[in-house]
Amino acid sequence: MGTANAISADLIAVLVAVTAGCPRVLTIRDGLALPSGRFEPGHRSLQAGLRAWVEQQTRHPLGYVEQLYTFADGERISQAGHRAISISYLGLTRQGSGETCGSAIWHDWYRYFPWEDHRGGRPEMIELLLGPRLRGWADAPGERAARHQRGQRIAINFGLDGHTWNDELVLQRYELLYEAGLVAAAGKAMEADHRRILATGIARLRAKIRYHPVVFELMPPDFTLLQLQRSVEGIAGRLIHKQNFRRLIEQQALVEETGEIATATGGRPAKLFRFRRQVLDDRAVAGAKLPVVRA
Amino acid sequence: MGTANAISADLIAVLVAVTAGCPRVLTIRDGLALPSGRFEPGHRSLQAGLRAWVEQQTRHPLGYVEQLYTFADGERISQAGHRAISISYLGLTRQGSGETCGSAIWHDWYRYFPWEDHRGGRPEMIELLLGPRLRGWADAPGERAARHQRGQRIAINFGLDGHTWNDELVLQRYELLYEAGLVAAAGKAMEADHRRILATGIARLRAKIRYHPVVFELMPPDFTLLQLQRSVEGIAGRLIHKQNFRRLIEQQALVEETGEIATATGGRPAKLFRFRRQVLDDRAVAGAKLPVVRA
DNA sequence: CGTATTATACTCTTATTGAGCATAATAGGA
DNA sequence: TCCTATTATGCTCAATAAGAGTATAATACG
Repeated sequence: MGTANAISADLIAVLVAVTAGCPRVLTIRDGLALPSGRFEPGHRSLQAGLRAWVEQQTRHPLGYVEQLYTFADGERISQAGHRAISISYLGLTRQGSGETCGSAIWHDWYRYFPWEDHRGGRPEMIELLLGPRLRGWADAPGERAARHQRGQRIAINFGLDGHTWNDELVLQRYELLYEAGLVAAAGKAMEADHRRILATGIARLRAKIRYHPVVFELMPPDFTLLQLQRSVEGIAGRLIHKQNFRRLIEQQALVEETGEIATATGGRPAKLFRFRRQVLDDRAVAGAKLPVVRA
Repeated sequence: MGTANAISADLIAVLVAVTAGCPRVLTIRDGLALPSGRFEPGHRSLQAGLRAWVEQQTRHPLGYVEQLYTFADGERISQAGHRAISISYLGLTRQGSGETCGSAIWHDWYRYFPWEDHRGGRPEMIELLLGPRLRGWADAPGERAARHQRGQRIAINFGLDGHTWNDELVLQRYELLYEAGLVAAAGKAMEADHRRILATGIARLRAKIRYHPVVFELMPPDFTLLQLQRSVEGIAGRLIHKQNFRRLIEQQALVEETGEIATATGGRPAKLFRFRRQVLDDRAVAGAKLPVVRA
């Protein structure tokens, strides 16, 4: 156990908040990196280490923290000598009043993945920019089988040729673009593997909101059902049928009325609701799914 | 970056195989520990490190590897000085002919979690042993609210008081028994956190077989539908309606007939099937769910 | 008072899923 | 040979969940 075996561990956070239906991620260095800090022997645990420095970046407590993935550098970037392990986390918080301390800035996550936002229909950039260049990449190999396989992957991941768009394949799409050498062609860049880690976080959150009531970690205490819906839509990157959304929320008793009415935002005033924290006990980790269509 | 900051990383494997519908896990030291090895700078990646020593334990290739969880020791066991990080993996393999090299032994995983096997109905030990002792633990606190909360947790996790059994709550149940000081009361023990890691692996696998065709990593090349069903049942720890199982497998085109017939095992001979490897391309990571009831 | 906008209540159709019945094909004994 | 046990396989039915649309209620604003 000399220094030859010595390694270090970095904690990297994908910290998410949603403002007015817009999902944001906390970044540093002008949006080029995710906040991260070294794990030190003084930290009680990995999560404690993460929380320790996250509180230096934002005043809000992390409502929910979940581990994403651990990897050693050199899995992509070969490097001599000292090895570093990166442990990434997904954290959910409310973007309240006092934040953006120092150089930390909240960025719309679709700035990094513009092709992931289908709320206004399929983004044009898929047909106009990515599609053609992906097809070029798919036609490159000499063997017919390899070409076909690439074509298939593209169709499935990007919902082409009769396939439907699957909003959970964020990471797979990023990997595909990476292999095709296209990640620089669209969306804002990040240092090292950070953009890939962000993709992992988005994918995880999109998958999670379907069967676990985590959206509420991102909501203010009181909210209307439309605000809730907009948050889910922002995360999923697609629109939801309003009436069905309400049906599901209500029949699962995820929320209760506060008794108050929202000051109208342009139409009939809406009832205000709050999350029934008890459901976290009730269903334990299981159940409690949100809509977000399936096919 | 003196030695003060130095940490080490261990790779721990939950290596699973299924024989005749019986799920097994590879263990060392007489079933007391999961195989694990130190991550070394020479390893190309964490997974490469894992594969490197797993091949010293079993001749079979890992068909499927998935990261489980990373934690620092001291999250449970406080320790002075040098810190170690543990990165655990779930690996699936086929238990073929040449294995159990050295001290490695395959053990039925229900030996460690006997309350998890509901294939023959709810295990008696829940009513007779765990139930009463859990209730004793639930009645201990002074405050009424705490007692109620504990009672709720027990009911939900163990499917009592009208709640249905949820086979995915393996880890939650283990944690509950741990808090109640009952893990020594039932099931075989393991060193350090290994039993908890195993619980994590079982939970992950049970969740995964529902929407991802990973069972096939555990099957021989050719198999009957009943053999496949028995494997799923073994993993899930519960029985499945046979006809519905076949319906789902077939309508999803997960398998294709080999054209051969199994030498009868007691009744009408069954067709042999093989996994359609192409579905792994087709659906990418998504879709392809197995049954295993829900409520 | 009409229009735009959002809220909320129902209805209808289609899949999916849990459960069961019925029949087919084999082995083994009476 | 026939009866029984056992597994395979095909099909129906009812209950639920999910996608999609229609209709009506409240508000603000001109």
